[in-house]
Amino acid sequence: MTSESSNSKPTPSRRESAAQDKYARILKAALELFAERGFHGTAVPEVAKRAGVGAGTIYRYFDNKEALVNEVFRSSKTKLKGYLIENISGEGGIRERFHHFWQNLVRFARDNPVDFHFLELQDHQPYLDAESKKIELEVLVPIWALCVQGMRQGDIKELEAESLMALVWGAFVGLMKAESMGYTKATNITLEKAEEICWEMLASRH
Amino acid sequence: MTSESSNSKPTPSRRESAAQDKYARILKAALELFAERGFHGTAVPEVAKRAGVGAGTIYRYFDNKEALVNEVFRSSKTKLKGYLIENISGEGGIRERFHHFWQNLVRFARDNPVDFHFLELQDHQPYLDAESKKIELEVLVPIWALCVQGMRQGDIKELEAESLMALVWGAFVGLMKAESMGYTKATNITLEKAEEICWEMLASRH
DNA sequence: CAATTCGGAATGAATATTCATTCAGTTTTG
DNA sequence: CAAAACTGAATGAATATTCATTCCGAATTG
Repeated sequence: MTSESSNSKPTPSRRESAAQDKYARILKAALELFAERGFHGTAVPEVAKRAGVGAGTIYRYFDNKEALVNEVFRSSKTKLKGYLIENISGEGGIRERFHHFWQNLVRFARDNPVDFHFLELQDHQPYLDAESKKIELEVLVPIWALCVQGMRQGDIKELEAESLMALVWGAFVGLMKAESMGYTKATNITLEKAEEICWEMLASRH
Repeated sequence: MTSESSNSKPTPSRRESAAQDKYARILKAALELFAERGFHGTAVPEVAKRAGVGAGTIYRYFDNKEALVNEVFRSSKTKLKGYLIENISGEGGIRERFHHFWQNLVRFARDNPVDFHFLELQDHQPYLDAESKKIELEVLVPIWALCVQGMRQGDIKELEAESLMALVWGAFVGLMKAESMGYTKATNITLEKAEEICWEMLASRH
């Protein structure tokens, strides 16, 4: 599409980095507003205003509003994917790997509350393009692998991996949502207990 | 739904029951569209069209679009509340009561998939009025009571009731969402296993 | 009972507003 | 100074809401 940057030229150049910056500011402003008011509830000129650019500038970087939201979505999902991949290597026992997974998830939600909110509290389906859907799946792969391996070793319950993942992920999201709605406070202690509780959802009884 | 007379008021009248019907049709159409495209993604005239009434008619029954969505929200939450209250009386063991709760939740989601989708897959906060928020809380009360009583008896883990509820509810929602996204199929078997798994989230270890 | 009148529910075209997108003019860059 | 980037007012399409008019059933009349 529109944006360039990492071309053949070895010159970053003031202009290019200013452009980089503008692109990032637009993306950030869009993320914040989409997270807060949803896709349809957010006006493009509002995004421009928050990003500190003219409305027209947005269209230099993104084809249209839908392309913008897809870029925001991919950016957040990719960030999430980065967190979830850490320390997930096949090494160590299943319980330990689950611990890493949980930690990563908590860390992502803590470090990027707006991204987390955006990703979880909306129905994205209607505007996601093919590439966005692809990334969506990629995020799930490592978790799925963990479930499947755990099952093979007999450490994890015999239930569709997809369902188990949905239960654990849903539980975490539920907790975070309850916090953002002011029903409860997700303290470190709470999250640690929640980890143990969620692990027990997966763990096969011995 | 057709019958009239039988009444208290001197004038039941064909006209009034037609109005009743229209109100219900508008509410139903609004629910369907809001569930599918969200509040901001739905145009009022579309609602009118689906309900088979003129656009102006909607404003005879609702002050504005926001009042309409609040009415839809209350209608769905009240329906949910009705399901969740069944068989929840303090009688019976905690596990049995949890079983009823789970069954009720499953039944609600099965009988009213659109309401369920509307209630869970949107961020309502921005437009909910005081009365809607009140109903939101009322729905949680019986579940909360179950958690608290279970804790007192030592059958349920010692963790903030609000957090436990959030975990269980979130897990269920996660499963349903995974199904609606085509990741898994929530068969009866899956749901039974999920019940047991979720119960174990609550149950204190012996 | 048929004919006539009447109230207000229902309508949907018209209005006012909002919003995505464009573009003519301005600023910045190299 | 030419080219590119940027701007925000202008545009037109979409949308929430209104309102002058129609329409329907029921009350009244003879």
